[in-house]
Amino acid sequence: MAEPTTLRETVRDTVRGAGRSSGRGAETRERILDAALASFGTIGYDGTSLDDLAGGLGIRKQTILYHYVSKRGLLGAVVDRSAADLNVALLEVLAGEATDWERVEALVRSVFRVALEQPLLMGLLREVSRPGSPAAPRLKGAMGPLMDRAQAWMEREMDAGRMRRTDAQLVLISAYSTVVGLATEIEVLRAAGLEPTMRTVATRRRELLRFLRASLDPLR
Amino acid sequence: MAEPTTLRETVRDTVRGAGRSSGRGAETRERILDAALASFGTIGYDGTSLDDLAGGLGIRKQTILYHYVSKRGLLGAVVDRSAADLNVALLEVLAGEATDWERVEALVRSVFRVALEQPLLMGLLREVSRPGSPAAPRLKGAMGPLMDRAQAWMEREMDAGRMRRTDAQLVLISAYSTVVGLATEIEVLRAAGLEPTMRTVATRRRELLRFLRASLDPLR
DNA sequence: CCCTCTTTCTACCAGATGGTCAGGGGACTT
DNA sequence: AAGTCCCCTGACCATCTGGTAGAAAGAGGG
Repeated sequence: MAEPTTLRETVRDTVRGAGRSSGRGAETRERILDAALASFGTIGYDGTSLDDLAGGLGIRKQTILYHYVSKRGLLGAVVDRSAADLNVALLEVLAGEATDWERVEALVRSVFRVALEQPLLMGLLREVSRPGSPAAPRLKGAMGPLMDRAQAWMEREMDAGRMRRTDAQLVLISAYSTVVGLATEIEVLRAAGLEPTMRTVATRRRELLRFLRASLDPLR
Repeated sequence: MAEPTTLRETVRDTVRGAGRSSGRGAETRERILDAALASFGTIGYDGTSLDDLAGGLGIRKQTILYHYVSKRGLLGAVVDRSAADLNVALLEVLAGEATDWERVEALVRSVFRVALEQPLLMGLLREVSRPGSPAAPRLKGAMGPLMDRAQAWMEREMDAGRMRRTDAQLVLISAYSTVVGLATEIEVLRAAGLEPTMRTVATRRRELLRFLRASLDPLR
């Protein structure tokens, strides 16, 4: 894996992805991805039928298979694009000027913003980060580099004494699962008859930040 | 719904459940439930095939259907038994002598103990507390009464000034999703190549207790 | 010995699913 | 106008799905 030279380059590469993106069918491909994300993220991969998916889009199942070869291929494409969305959000923060603790806080806020704007994406993450999921390795491939970078950055900060020394990977995974858990929480709230409000999300965010501060801030 | 007279009675009722439990087929029924719990909790309801399930047990699919009528019926039975397990663990604490904050802490420890001993159960919870899950109402029916009781107790404590006044239901759901999120976290850890240790679980528990203390303890 | 109840099996089915194959039609090039 | 490429579709298929019908094999009681 060649390390990208600048953050901007990484953003561009991530945004484009590997698929052909020009041509008349590009819009169809995007619509398929949108619907697939919604379906995978709610009723799950196994619960999604290509026929239903196509029916909802007013196209035939064969069109989906033409663009994405197989159902697995479609899942892979959805995961890739979603991971790219997250990458963009995070890399924007990393390219910003915030430093030290401010940067951590900015990252958390950025992720929560994505979670609020695209709740479906959280559903997909939950679906994919599951024991038997066929896309688990794919997700690892798409998000892994960013995680590695974050971990490396944290360890550099620790070396410089600007962060308390702990297990960076453990903290990252903890934060990750908190965010994904948010999707579950919102669903449970809805099942309990409560319409989820900004308040629950804000509470979770505050809680996560408190945890991170307790783990990382050298002054406390 | 008739309110049970004593806690002990509730425990007994919950443990037994509604199914016939004597007879030669009882062992088979239990084995089926065990395997179904494992399968539903990992690869999910839709991902589970009755043929595979039976194959793993060395029996025919029709035997499963004989005992549990339909796939849905099987899921219902699994959810019921799992909820009963949780109920037993929690009611034991509620029948104990701990009071006030000690009781909250005992409850949390009890749930985490169950989560550690039966990780599959957490997987099932995650699977079931999902938007399209066919067993969501069932889970609500099985766990709802306990949640209501917990909520009522908390509100009584608040009235008596032994607990800080907050939205009891919100706190409960928050705690619930933290525990369920633990299942996700453990899986992600495993995917990242780290064998989950006691430490991660302990961290989560400490974190949850801190959150609860901040929300509920009137002295802080 | 027969009768009944329980448990498990074999045989079978209708429907749905993911996927293949060949073809049609539009747009752009030469 | 012919060729070529991209996009989409209808027809078809092998396989797997949950579920039904009926019978065999015991066990136990009369």
